Amino acid sequence: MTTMQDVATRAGVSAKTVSRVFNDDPHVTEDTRERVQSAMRELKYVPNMLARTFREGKSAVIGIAVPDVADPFFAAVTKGIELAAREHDMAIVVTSLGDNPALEQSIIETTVRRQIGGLIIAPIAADQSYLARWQDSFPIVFIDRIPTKLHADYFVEDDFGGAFEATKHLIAHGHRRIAIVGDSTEVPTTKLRLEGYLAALADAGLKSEHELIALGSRDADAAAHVCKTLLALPDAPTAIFSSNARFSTGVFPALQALNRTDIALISFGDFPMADVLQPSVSVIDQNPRHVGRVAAERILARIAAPTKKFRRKNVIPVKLIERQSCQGAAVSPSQSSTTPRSSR
Amino acid sequence: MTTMQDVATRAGVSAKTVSRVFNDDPHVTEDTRERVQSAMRELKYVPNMLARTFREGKSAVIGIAVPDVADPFFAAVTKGIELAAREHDMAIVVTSLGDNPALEQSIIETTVRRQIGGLIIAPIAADQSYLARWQDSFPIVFIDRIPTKLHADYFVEDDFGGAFEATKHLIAHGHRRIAIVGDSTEVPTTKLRLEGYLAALADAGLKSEHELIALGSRDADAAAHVCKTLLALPDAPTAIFSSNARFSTGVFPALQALNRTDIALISFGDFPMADVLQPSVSVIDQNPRHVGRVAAERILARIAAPTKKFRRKNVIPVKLIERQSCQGAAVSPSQSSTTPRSSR
DNA sequence: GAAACTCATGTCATCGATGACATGAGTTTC
DNA sequence: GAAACTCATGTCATCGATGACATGAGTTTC
Repeated sequence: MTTMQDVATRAGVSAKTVSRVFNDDPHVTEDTRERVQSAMRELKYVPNMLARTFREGKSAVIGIAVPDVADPFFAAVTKGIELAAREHDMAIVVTSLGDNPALEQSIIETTVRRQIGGLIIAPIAADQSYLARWQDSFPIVFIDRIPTKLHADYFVEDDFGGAFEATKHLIAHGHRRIAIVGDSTEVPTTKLRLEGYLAALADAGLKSEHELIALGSRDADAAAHVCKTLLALPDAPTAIFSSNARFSTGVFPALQALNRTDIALISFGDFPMADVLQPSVSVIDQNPRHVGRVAAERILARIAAPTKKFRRKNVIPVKLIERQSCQGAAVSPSQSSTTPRSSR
Repeated sequence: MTTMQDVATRAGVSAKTVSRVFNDDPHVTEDTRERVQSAMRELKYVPNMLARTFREGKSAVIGIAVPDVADPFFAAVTKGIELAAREHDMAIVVTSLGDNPALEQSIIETTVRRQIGGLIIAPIAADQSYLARWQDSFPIVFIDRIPTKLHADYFVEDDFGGAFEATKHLIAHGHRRIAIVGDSTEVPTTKLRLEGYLAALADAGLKSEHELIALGSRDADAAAHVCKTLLALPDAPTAIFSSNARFSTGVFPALQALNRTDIALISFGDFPMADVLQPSVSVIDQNPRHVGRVAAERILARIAAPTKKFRRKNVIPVKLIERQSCQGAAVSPSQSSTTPRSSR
């Protein structure tokens, strides 16, 4: 690999002059500049960014830690971060945390050891105090869930408000027995979404029923199974609020397999092809790309102005996208079967 | 940030001894070792990986360059790479190339300047000769498309064979007018998939028809539009072979919007919820996670044994996943409307 | 003409960890 | 007892680029 010293030798100057030319320092004559540039071209010189970062003590990499890089939501977040980072000539280092909270710290420490310029994290554990030691070194921004035991920037979507709206939407369509399906309430986002659900019920003068609160699933398959249990109840729900898109991709197929697409469904979080399913699924859209962008912009802003004050706690509004899956419970199955349909 | 020298001062030894302790060098007494470890704990010492990488001249980062990190296929590939890399304590730097071939080189050069230990690339341009200069520095592995004007490792799926099988599948289901929808044939994968399609037609004694070869779309919306044009033909196709999952996510909604889910569809590449659509979509599955893993393993193998010989050209078999979308053309629309169906 | 200033170039220490080698004490071999 | 060996520890150069500062030639100011 060619170094500045190699270029310097060929151009008959010092390595420092090569550095000056490369970095557009004005203290170089035109003659010297051209001689050095010519040598760079001949040797196809490319700077060693590692040496540069090491010397400058500033890193041009943003670390991203999310539960799963392949999850559509987080893939979109990552894209949003990448685009913002690129505008500032920064790269992204990405890592998946998995779903075992006990591993969060060790995985994160593997990432931060690589001298990142900032960290964007969607946490999975209940305690982020281990990150306190790094806060002097680089900005840290939380997404998806707020930090626990750590004072840091965050951008989270309106879990409570979105769940409230989703449940109100179902109620407005005539549903009175509404189940909620999703993660354990130990997951902070699920807890807030449950609260929004309960608040909407209360607001409508409806009582919450214990057996309709079907939380605690770990994955899409478990959520599918929970659906089957719910629909087997003597007084089964007519509607399901799925508290997470990941579970929705289990709930929907389960309803379909049971030939129960008459059950209304609304998903917290959009997912691929939700608009093409039959019925197309109404969702509370989180706009993950935007989440990624604002998180990255905060990192960049803190790097650019270390002492400036920024609002730390940011709740991003979510948006109801109404599709077909929440039609009123008042419409009976036999009535809708007369609707013209193209055949398979 | 605490350095080894800080630890050394506290433990009353040299920085070199701290390094020995940290790296489990046996040439340290137990007494010294414990003294140093104690100092490390007290100072919460974390090594500067940048310094280490710089000194060692070996990087613990694999660069990944794909068209779009948010594309489900490439998100899954990335996951496969990440998991393999992590087993060797390597991180991943990820970048999206976009869809403008003219930008490939400059984007890649931004990535390789960061001293990566290897590069895995799904190229978008027609010429990768610009990467030749890097091949002495780190291993390069191509995925999805083979390299052009560069001799390098690649792992690509069986484009020809998969397309052949998809088209044969449609023919076996009675289809005689089969359209192919997708990218331009300037895209190498599309060219091979077209060849597979044409070979299957020829094998069945069918002539290919110019107006059924509907290639040249740039995105899902364009593919959707092409579908509409195809179905407006006097002698419209009864089946569509979508040459790319990305386009399938445009083709399917278009067919649905036209109430033409009677048109058979098979997609080269699976996509989220394809199995839950109505009709569920038959696909040629590429197993992206596996692609990512084998690519990463090649990088790791070349790092571990630089002079060892490995097969450079690797074509990964693909697999037909048969779902509902390719039912026979012999079943007339009016006949299948009597099939019992649950109502929306 | 001397002092002050400007400009272009170069020297050298630095970033933090580690490889190459030196060093001295203690032990073993002859 | 001298030479060879082993072990534990330390010194110092190195990785490649750049900040801090020095230096000398030329120009400007008084």
